[in-house]
Amino acid sequence: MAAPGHASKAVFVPVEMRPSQALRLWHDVSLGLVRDEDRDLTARQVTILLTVYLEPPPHTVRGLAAKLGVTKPAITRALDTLGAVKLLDRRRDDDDRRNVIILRTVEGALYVEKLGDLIVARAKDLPR
Amino acid sequence: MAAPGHASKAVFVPVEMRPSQALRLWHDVSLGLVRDEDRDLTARQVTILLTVYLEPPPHTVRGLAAKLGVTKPAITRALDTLGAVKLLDRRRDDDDRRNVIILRTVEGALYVEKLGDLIVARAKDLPR
DNA sequence: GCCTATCATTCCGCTTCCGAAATGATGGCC
DNA sequence: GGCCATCATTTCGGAAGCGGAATGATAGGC
Repeated sequence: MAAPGHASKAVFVPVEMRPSQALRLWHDVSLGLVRDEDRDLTARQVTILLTVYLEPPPHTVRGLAAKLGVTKPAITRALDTLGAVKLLDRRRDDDDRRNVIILRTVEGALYVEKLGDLIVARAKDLPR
Repeated sequence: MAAPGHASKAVFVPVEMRPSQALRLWHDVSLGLVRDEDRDLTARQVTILLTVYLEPPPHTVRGLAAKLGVTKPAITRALDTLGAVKLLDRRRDDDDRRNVIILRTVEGALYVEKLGDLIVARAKDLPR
């Protein structure tokens, strides 16, 4: 059986799914997030979080605002929230002190890792 | 099970992905949602919406509250919002008039379908 | 040194969401 | 019919998000 789960060999699998599977996956993961967290992140917050953890640094408020298509205050507020729960950190850029560099944290990395595992697990359980 | 995708002979479509792909997918879809909608749905709202469209009726406030692990007022409020944008509707249950049955709408079905297509498209574009 | 452009943040009024408690309507049992 | 259980909703005070405008800090051209 070619169930490659943790298999040591790299599994190059094209990720294909039917719309019904996609929706079921989105539902199952969203439900997991809603259920196990008191306070859940907004779509913006999760997008910012994943951007910072998936794309190469440096990340700035301005860059994120442009990417998400929202205003800079919206980014600042989201960073306030994400910073308060330690999922992200930020620091002045020493090269250009007008900039603020958004930084990853250990807690944030763990959260993102957990989310990735959750999605993978739910994807695995999808009906074919 | 005629999987109506493009893949003619893809009967077995195991949805497997690596955590990095899963996170990239979640990011890409979230970004799409953040970018193209002024007003975006909360995790609760999207979970309710998908539950109603994916799982067999009837759906009640109480049932949804239990499933999501939140209070009934939270469900009522989410239904107010989703109803205002026509993604869901609700009606008194004539058999037991204490109950409220949550109903699908044409607009909601279109929205859900669009979401499914978005996820599938983003999944297809994932790096392998 | 000034002036202006460019950062991020704070302020403003407004809307939305939250949980808990109170309310209103209905059903079921005796 | 009376009483209690069970629905969903409304109310309440508080927290958080929003866009737009104003503010403060820094950089760079001159």
